Order: sequence, then structure tokens, then C-alpha cells
Amino acid sequence: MIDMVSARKKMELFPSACRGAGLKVTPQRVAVYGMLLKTDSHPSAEEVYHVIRAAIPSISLGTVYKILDTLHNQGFLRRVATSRQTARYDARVEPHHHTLCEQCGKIQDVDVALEPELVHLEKSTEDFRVKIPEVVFHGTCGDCAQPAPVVH
Amino acid sequence: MIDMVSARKKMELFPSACRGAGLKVTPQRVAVYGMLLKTDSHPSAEEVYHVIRAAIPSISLGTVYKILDTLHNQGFLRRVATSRQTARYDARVEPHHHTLCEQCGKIQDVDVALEPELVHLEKSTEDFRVKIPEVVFHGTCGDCAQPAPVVH
DNA sequence: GTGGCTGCAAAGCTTTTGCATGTTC
DNA sequence: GAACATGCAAAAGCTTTGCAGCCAC
Repeated sequence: MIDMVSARKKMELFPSACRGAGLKVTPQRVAVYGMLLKTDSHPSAEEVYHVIRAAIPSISLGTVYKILDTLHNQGFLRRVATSRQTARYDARVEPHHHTLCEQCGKIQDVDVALEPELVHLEKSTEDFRVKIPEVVFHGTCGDCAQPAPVVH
Repeated sequence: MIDMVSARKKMELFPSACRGAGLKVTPQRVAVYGMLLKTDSHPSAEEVYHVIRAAIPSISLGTVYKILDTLHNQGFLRRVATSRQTARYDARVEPHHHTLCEQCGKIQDVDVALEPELVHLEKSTEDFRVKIPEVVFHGTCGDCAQPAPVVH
């Protein structure tokens, strides 16, 4: 479920945040960031590309990759940890966690704070600076758990 | 740090565990599994391939991929969650967690139980069957945190 | 002997790179 | 106008697939 208030705020701040980071405000960047703010499906680069093409038909997949990389490096986006080949993106940079369906790859948000344990864990990892602690719940989603339909 | 006692036990049980799962016991499989038991570096398929080649020069990369896939499907291996393209493997299937260096990709084990919180988290995710809860600590490892050496 | 496994090569998917052109500031 | 971003195409990286021959059981 998306927090539209927070999403709108981020969208409003985006242009000045870009300029503050030395990035130019292009329609492509705005569209990619806006799209990621409006979804909770943690799309891949390819999925972002297909959605953006509806609004900006001239955009290229390579540009989408470059934008995702730039926004990730600047901290506008998170790359969700998965055990698959394809990168998945998330504009919610606030601490939260994910379920990952090993069958279909679906990623869902898990909004549970992990404070007391986290402090403990961070202390235990000397020689490593933790930026984002993320719990990945590997498993099977509701759709994939259902018995396969009988084919006659 | 590797628990050699546990690793030796697993190696001894491997042949019968394979047969029990309907898998044949081939030198290639034994070598791949044995190699992963002896390391805590969470190697990629390519890295496994290079090590195994020293013992079995005829092995091919495709075979390594197939073996890793088979052993993962049968629960002998975990695929570690990362935010990179390359899959990383772990023969320690018992619950434990990882640090992930966003710079160099290094993965290290974090051995802290997460029991009380986990129960809480599992309850909170209806419609999803959790198999493995894994904490990924995204951040920067000691080597990458060091200031770049001055070049004259 | 049979079914499954290996080795090889080709193909597929995801991502990166280089460069000319276009756009933001 | 300068610096940066885009679009395009080629290439690189990782993984899967198909098939003939081989091996474990």
C-alpha cells in the first residue's frame, strides 16, 4: 500500500533535490522517479521502461538503466536484494523489508520495525559500515502456493 | 569461519542424501558440494568453476550451473540475496545472515539469531509462506571504506 | 540397459559502454 | 555555451537450453 502523501511530497522536492545533487531535471528522470513513487510492485528496469514509454515514446531502455543507476547512487532509490538475475527498484528508501517469492519473483513490502535486534546486529558486525539493513523473507506467495489447476 | 565438524558430517551424508532425492552421485556433484562446504566466501558459479577445474579439468561451466541449480532446488544450497546480477551460493543452509558490500560485492556471514523478532515478522505476513528469513546488511566493507591511496 | 548427467555450443536475457546529438541551466 | 543527458547500437556479463555421448545404478 502506497503512502500517497509521502509520495507527493517526494515528487515536489525532487527537482530541487536533483539540482542539489548536481543532476539536471529532465522529463525522463522525473517520469522514472514519479513512476516508482506510484507503485509498490518493485519493478525491473524493463518494466519501468514499458510504463514510461506510454508517456515518453522516444525513451530508450539504455537511458532507463542510466537513470536508475544515477538515482540509486544518489540515494533516491533502493535496489531490493533478490536471489535472481534481474534488478528490482524501490523508491521507498525508508527502512522496511520484503517478501520474495522464489517461484514467481514477486516482491512485497513488510512494514515491521526491527529496532532492538538491529542495534544488536550492527554492533556484531565490526569492520563493516551498515547503510541499509533489509530482511528478505524467501518463500512462496499465495498465488504460487495454490495447487496447480487440473488440465483435461 | 567454517564449522569443519558440521562440514565433514554433511559431506559424509551427501551420497545417501543424493540417492534419497533421486540424484546420482557423480564426481562433479561431489566436488561442487565439497568445495562450497569448505569456503565461506559465497562464490559465484564462475568462481566454483575455476576451483573445481583444478581437480576435474574436463568440467564445463554449464555443468556447474546445472549442479548448482539442482542442489539449490533440493535444499543443499542457499542462493544468497544480493542486489547484483551474479548469483552467489552458500552450503550453510542453517539460518544465518549476511553483510553485502555495495562497492566490491563481498559477502560475509553474520551469526546472530533473530528469534523473537522473526516470529513477529512471520505472523505479520499473511498469504506468504516463509522458508528462509535472511537479513541483508547493505553497506561498505572495511577494505572499501579505506581512503584511496595517494598516487604520485 | 536405462535414465539421468556431462560437455559443448548456441542462444537468451540483463546490463554496460561509447559516441553523436540534444537539452538543461 | 558548457556540461551533462539522451538515444542508439554494439558489446559484455551471466545464465539457460538442446543435444549427443557417457556414466551411475
